[in-house]
Amino acid sequence: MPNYLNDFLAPPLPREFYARSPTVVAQELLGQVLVRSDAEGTVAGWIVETEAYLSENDPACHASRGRTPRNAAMFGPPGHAYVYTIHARWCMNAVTEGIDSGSAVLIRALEPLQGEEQMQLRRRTEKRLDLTRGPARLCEALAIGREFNGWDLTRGESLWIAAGKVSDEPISAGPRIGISQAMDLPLRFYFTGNRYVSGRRG
DNA sequence: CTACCGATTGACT
DNA sequence: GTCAATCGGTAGA
Repeated sequence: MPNYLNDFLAPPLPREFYARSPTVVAQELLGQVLVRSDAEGTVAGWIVETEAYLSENDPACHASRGRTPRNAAMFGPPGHAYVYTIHARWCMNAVTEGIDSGSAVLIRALEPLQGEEQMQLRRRTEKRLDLTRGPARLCEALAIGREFNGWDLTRGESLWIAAGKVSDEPISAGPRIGISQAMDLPLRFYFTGNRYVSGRRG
């Protein structure tokens, strides 16, 4: 596996990166690096799976029935985090497009790059495949909770996304996982064959 | 206030 | 493969 460690010194992705359609951002986030830094050290992973949630004609999007206290971050600036709970677990998105768009990209899986010991402690398992494979698992491994809802991911503090190496990994697309509406839209993107992609078959 | 439910996960057959 | 624990958000009485 390539050595990505020096890449953490790369600046965070700029706001313009996020100020585009969620479908484009979701695909271009593949191969970037999600970084979490705190007093316990720096933990990071390579983004290998994402899902786009659209501002228009997407009943599966949390913003589709209007603004509520829960989804308010989705109507804020691009490049900020939208962190929500589902089944008593946290999941993280990056907000896309512009103010009031109500669109975002869900980070669904990472391949661990740094800080595996810290991830193991937080996840209470030593199994590498279980550390960051799934949207709630990666949030637990990176200690991402409600305090990061609305967090500016372009500041490069505590939680941000840094540029990864240019990758020519093939990308697959398919229906999003876990939704009961708009299942016909191929808005889930992942590196084909990567073992850290979520789903019951891995 | 109550009732319902979900962009999930882990345990189990 | 199946199943349910879990709990904050949301809508409605």
